[in-house]
Amino acid sequence: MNSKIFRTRQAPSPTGYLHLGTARTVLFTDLITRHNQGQWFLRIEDTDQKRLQGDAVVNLLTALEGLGLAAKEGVTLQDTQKGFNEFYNVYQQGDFGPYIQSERLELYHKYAQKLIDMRAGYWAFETIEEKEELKKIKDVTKSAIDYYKFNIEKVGEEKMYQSVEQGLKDDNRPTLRFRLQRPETIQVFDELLGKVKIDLSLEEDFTILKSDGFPTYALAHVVDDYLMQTSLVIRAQEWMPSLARHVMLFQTMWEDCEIVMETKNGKNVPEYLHLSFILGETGNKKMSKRDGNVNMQDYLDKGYLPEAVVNYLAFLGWNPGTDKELYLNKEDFELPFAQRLEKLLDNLAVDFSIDKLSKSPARINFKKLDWFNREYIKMLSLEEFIDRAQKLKPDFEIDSNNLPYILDKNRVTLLTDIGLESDCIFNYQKPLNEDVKWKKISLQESLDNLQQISEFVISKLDEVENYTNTLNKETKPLQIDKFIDIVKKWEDIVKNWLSQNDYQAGNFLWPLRVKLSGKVKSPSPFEILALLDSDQIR
RNA sequence: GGCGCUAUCGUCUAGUGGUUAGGACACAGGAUUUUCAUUCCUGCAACCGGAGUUCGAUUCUCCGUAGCGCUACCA
Repeated sequence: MNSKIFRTRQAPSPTGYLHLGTARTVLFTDLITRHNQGQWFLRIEDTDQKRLQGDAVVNLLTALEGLGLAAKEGVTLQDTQKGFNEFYNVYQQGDFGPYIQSERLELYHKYAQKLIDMRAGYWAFETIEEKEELKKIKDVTKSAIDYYKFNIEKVGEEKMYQSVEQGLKDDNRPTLRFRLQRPETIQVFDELLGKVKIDLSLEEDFTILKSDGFPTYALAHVVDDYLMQTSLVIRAQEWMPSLARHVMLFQTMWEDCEIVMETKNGKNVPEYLHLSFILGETGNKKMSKRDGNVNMQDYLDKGYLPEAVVNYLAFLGWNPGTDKELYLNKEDFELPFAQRLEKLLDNLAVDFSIDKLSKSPARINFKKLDWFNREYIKMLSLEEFIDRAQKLKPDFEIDSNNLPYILDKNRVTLLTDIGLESDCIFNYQKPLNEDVKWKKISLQESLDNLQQISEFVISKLDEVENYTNTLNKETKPLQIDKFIDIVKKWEDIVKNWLSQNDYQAGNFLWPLRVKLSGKVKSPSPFEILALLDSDQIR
């Protein structure tokens, strides 16, 4: 028994993009896997032929990779020279493939046949009308529909147990149902919820193979996760009600097979972990396309850092039980981007465990995400900040002197906000007189003060320039240090002058700042002075 | 309707059979004798209801209530 091997997986269906909730499930999967030193793989569940999209998988993998959550096994963007899927334009890697369910049809048919041979599966011939009729009866009698009995009476045993091959060719387009053995109740286990008793007396025989030959989730799940040796299934809580059915299918299907695992749910049945939902900002529904804001790529494109998104998402339904929230510090930002994300994941994984998971749904809170983003943008180097922002805003022009962007970096929430503050350097707009007025004094006084302090600043230009030149000799590539020194210099000079003359700071600094920036809300006057050439100031 | 899950500040959550029920975001106020911001400080704010067990329940049990999920040839 390989019970020591920790192996889990994520199996999204290709709906077109990476859903925020899926991203969190993948993140939790990765974290739990790291914590247990296991391996997880990515499988594509594309058994619903009604909603196939060619670019869906690439979109999914791209967004996942952007978060540092690319799978090491399964479907991949990397050219592995193996398992290329033309429809999705992706490759596969690993020993348990194929990892795309539409490529595994033969397997599903093989095991569907096994069920038929065991008399645990049978072809069902109800028409839509008949099914509706049966449901009406169910509402009245309040007992489960007996599909088995219905089909025995309608078509007889011979047709019900015809082979998979024959069944799929049958003109009546039957579906294959699993014949549920019904004990009164079955006890199943979830790693978070613990023991759950489920009453099976109202469960019905369920479809495992559709008439188009594709398996339903249940069959695909049970076949794949045994064959791929999944030891833990992590999925959303909406699956909880069908856990009993899946456990029973597992038990029946693999009863006589090599034991690859044994859990509280039985022989060859994996462990399960059902994660709570993520709620939208308003209302009590889980996040859906209708609320907007569910496409992970949109977040990345808007300028949320993957570092911030991952860190925030980790806290949606999990908490280490300590005060620690930022799992990356300033020093970590000296690492290259990819390594930094690895480090973040590793750091989180150390504290991450199933018993610290929350059972109740978590509501997304964008203000808190913003906070994480600001924190991490501040930790970014100026170069990386500009580089990453520019990738998101290709038409944003970068000046040869990068320093103005330091004004943005310290003040923006999103990467794409770049330009918000540096704008006052590049696109200076003369302020209105009324804006120059400081709230504690009159307009005239404000203008006079501005005149006075302007003259003083201009008189000091040479002194600061000399100072700058001395710095030039000493300062190395890091221009930021120089910038900070000059800001400090201006601050010293001006504040000295203010106190010598016994002037109130606000009376002079407000007009000066507004004049320099052209804006009511802006960086400090000293930062702007440090960035401008002497000529510009004059 | 049936079945299942859940329930602590506005939000994410910590926590305990006896605590001033803790932190973070948000919000409000103050300080940094320069605005917005940053930083720092302070404040505001919560155990769904009822019964039982107990000397004592937010914590344990039961019953409600509410929310959510499932009840497909979707996953």
